[in-house]
Amino acid sequence: MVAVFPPVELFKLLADPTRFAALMLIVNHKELCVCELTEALALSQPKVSRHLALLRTSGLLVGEKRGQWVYYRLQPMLDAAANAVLEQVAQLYAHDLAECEARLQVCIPTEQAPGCCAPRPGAQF
Amino acid sequence: MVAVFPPVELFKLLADPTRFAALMLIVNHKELCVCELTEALALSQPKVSRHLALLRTSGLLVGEKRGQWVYYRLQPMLDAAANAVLEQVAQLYAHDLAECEARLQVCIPTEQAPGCCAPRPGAQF
DNA sequence: CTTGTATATATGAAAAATCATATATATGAT
DNA sequence: ATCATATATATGATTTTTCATATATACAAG
Repeated sequence: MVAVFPPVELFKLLADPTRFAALMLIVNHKELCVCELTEALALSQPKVSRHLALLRTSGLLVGEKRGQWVYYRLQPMLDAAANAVLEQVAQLYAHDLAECEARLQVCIPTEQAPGCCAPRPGAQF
Repeated sequence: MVAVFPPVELFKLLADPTRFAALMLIVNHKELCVCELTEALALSQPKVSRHLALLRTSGLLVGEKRGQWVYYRLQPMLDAAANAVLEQVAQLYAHDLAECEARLQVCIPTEQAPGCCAPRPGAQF
């Protein structure tokens, strides 16, 4: 019941700046929707969507549709070795993601403010 | 005085089976010559040489010529994060390298027998 | 309810860039 | 000359990116 991820395949997925950053953000935040990732990475929506689709079809991420949004998180059955690598990498390179995290903060919904992706009744922007 | 290796560049280098195996063997054995790696990986010499050249020009390995042979080892100034990743990966995936390690054992010089790459006066094989 | 509009995400197609491999050849040491 | 290693060239394969569009959902007005 474990999704064993061959190391070279894992590194191929980590070997692109978009996928690396998206993965690190997801490891740190458990789950994020496409719209939050697009904001955090400051990249075009199709670009982010394509890389997420690759991570999903490779079996590293799973996507779950909830209402308008698709939330991506790590494959829950991921093997221990792959998990350990992702955890360590996220810790070692946390400071590389400061800008993305800052953009993400503006975007994540809180008690005070709805996130950039939240339903905004009647909003034009 | 530290060679900082951007994570995505490190993963690009790890994202190929030849380079992954060569790197793991070098991490485990401190240094190996091209001829030992060619034996251990059971691949053509130009293929191994080309990948080692890439690892060297990327700054992850250094090569030192000693007599007829070129020995490759990790860049001694490599930053702590890259070192930690390589160490952890080598441990987590050690069992994937069993076959390569077995071929390498036949090849490494000992007190009893010269390695496959050792100078063999007058030998034809 | 229906219609119109906006939003979130995905995808087909085409172009551009990158990567891996094989073959052949070159260099330099013994 | 022989051995160990490196490199050049050509080629095929894979990847990445962009653009335009498609699908599906949500919401508000009538």
